[in-house]
Amino acid sequence: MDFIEVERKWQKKWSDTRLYSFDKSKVDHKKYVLEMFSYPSGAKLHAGHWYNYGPSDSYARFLRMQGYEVFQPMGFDAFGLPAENYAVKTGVHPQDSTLKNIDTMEKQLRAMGASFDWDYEIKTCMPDYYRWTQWIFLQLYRKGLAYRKQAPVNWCTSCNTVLANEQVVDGCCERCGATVVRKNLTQWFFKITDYAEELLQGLDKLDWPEKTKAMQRHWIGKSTGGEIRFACENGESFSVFTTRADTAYGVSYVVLAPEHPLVGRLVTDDCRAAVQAYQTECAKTSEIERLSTTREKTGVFTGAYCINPVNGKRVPIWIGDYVLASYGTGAVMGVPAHDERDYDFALRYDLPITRVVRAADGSNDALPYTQYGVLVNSGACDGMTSEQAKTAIVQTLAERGDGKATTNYRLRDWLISRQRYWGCPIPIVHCDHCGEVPVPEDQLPVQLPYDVDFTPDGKSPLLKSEAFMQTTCPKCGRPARRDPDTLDTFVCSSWYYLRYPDAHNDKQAFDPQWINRMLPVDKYIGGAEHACMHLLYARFFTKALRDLGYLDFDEPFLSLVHQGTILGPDGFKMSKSRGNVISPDDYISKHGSDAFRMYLMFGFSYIEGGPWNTGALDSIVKFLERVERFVVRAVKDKDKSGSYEAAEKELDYVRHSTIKRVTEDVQAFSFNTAIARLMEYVNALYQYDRDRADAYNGKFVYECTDDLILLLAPFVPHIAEELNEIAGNPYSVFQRRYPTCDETKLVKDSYELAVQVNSRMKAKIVVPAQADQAQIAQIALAHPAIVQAIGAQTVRKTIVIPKRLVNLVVG
RNA sequence: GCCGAAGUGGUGGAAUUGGCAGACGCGCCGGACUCAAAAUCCGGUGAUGGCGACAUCGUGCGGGUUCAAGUCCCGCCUUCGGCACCA
Repeated sequence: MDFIEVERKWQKKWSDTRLYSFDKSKVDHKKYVLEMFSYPSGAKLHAGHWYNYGPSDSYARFLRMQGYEVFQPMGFDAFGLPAENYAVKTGVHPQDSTLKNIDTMEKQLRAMGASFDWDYEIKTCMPDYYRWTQWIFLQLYRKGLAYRKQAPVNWCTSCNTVLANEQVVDGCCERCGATVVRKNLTQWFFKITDYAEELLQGLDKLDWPEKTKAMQRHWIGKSTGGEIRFACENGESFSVFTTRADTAYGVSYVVLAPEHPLVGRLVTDDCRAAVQAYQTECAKTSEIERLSTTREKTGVFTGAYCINPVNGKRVPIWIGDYVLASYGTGAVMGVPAHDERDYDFALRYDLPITRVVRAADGSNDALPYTQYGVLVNSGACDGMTSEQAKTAIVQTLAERGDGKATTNYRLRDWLISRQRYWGCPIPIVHCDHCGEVPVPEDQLPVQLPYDVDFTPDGKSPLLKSEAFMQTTCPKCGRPARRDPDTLDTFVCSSWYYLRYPDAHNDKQAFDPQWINRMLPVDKYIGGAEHACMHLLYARFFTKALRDLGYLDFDEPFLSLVHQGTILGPDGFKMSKSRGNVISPDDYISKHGSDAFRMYLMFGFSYIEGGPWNTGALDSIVKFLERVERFVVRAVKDKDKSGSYEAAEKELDYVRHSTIKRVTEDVQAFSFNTAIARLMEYVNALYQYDRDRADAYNGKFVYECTDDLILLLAPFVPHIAEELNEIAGNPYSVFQRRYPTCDETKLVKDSYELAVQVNSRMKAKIVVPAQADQAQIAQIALAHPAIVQAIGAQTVRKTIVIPKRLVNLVVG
């Protein structure tokens, strides 16, 4: 069989007969199978794309053959920084390079033979898509979930431009090497923190990898504790957040973040110079650097003092860069006796250390002692346990207005504005008279202008396009300016799964009634690197749109699978700079996409991935040819009328156990073992053929072979379609049903089990299926090898595990 | 630094969750077919010792629990991911 030719033949037929076109009338039996869409970065598909799309397409085909109406769309996440960088370097407009890349990738995806329904294709950079991205932004804006505030960005002092984290290398600009500082800009945010608790709770009921759920939980980072208010001597006050209110009597200083608004007003004249120098230094330090554990904790004294509300003690106010303005209240209380960081800080700056907790059981409680225990040196709270004191102290403070019990989340609001060109424009107009005015929905989309100078020079590229910027205020009609920023591309990818089923709707982002029937996604497949960002943002969008009345479900992706990563042959991530990138093209043009896909499924554990190894590809080609030979032979000998019941029964057993195990394995995305089972089945067919040359039952073998074709179809779609034709079946194999296991064929009247003596393997016995434990033991004891192994010793204990083994403990 | 995952023959990887370690492949060795080679088909293949039946060892290292440990517990080592002092 010419695999290449066969591919061409069936791809044409599939396309001509619209085989994979989704039938909307069967929505009640739908399965929405979604692979994370691609970023059109390079011109060609790499091994990773194949690894994502090939096996998951096999999964979709499997569901299709089980009778589900499968919805499997494809599209492109087309806005983003790489295209813009490429443009800056080469002068090719991002739109041109992106559309060209999409074109190539689309062709390749079609050539893969995946059963995507291209009628629902999405490109996020096209106005018919981003119009609705803007619409969603406006819905969130109306609900108060989009707002502006000052936030720091990475700023290159030489290029005068904002840098993404990935463009900052060792605190310097990757382009010019100049120092990067943090600078405040007014930025748009989505208030994802409003949903922190629900995002956390919702994880419990999702069929997602535990690892991913754990990562999201950690990212959301809920901690319960209290806020304690410290009054300053200048009359102002600030609060700290703590999970250890029980240690409040041990406070010997407080530390504010260097950016804390109070610092300027608190600092005394003699400390001002040192504080300002420290603040300047901090602005140069990236957040990642600041948070490095290997750095020594530093700080400076502000000269000011405040009062610890629990005991009235006067404590010094410091600033330190290990305190982050963005977490909690931007201020912490320093309890060196019971916190390691505080302990280090106190030692370094010679601050007092007061113990207020002892181990309850008198065990070693050397300082810093960070466990819970029993309070000492804590006034009225002495003798309480940490747990009791936490509540008691917060409560007492709350009654006096000096504190409250609170829950704090690590999760921060989502910064969505980018000072970039290649993104979705923000549909807001800034009017001198009316302020922020949303663009009316009937004026969407706000088109991204093509002709824009996007060389980085300190301004948002759109700011330089007067044609874009100049507009009139939708409210008062006076001249006004558009928002010059674009949206983070994660915004575009946070709702694409909602657009797919209604991809060509030009009246709405989606028809809610229809979407509520199509969603949630039944199986979502993509890389683990999106565990926290994309997957959390998409969940947030779903919940927000639900609260806006558009959706009637809470979670977008019921079940999630992460595929592993295919590494280079050297075991490292494939990268151009390392020169270990494997291009699938050569393999595919030689052996075809089916063999390549099956190799990817067989040679790796799908969820693990691993380094590329070529050898196994040839073995898959050999296997497929072996299958073909058998099918041709079985068709030819269809009418041979021999019969040998025992051999047929045995083959039937293998046949049905294969059906059962392949089905289970595919459902678990364990493709490598599924294919191993198929190989075993083929081996069994050959063995039958060999042993039964004299009594060959042509009809029976033909039926077994037909099942083989069906079983193989999801893995090698083109070849199976051809074999289906060779076997004389009507088109298409994908309109036939996947075989189901007949459990009665799996009933055996006897089975083999292992016999151990003192846990060492000594013999194998065959026992009747209905034998009880005593009978099994009896058969085991009668076996000559067992008799010999036991010898004169006494059997002290007999362990019988039906279907597994017998262990005789002797001595 | 913390969290998570992993570590199994020459090699990719299996192992129903505590029950015959190495399924299925690759590679290698041998046989059949062939004038020959390729292809194909068949058989063998963890290590050590032994002519042999067999014995001993063996899932990163060291301990432990158990009739039984790749799997569970304790302590390490290495690799890969993720997170960044979270008050």
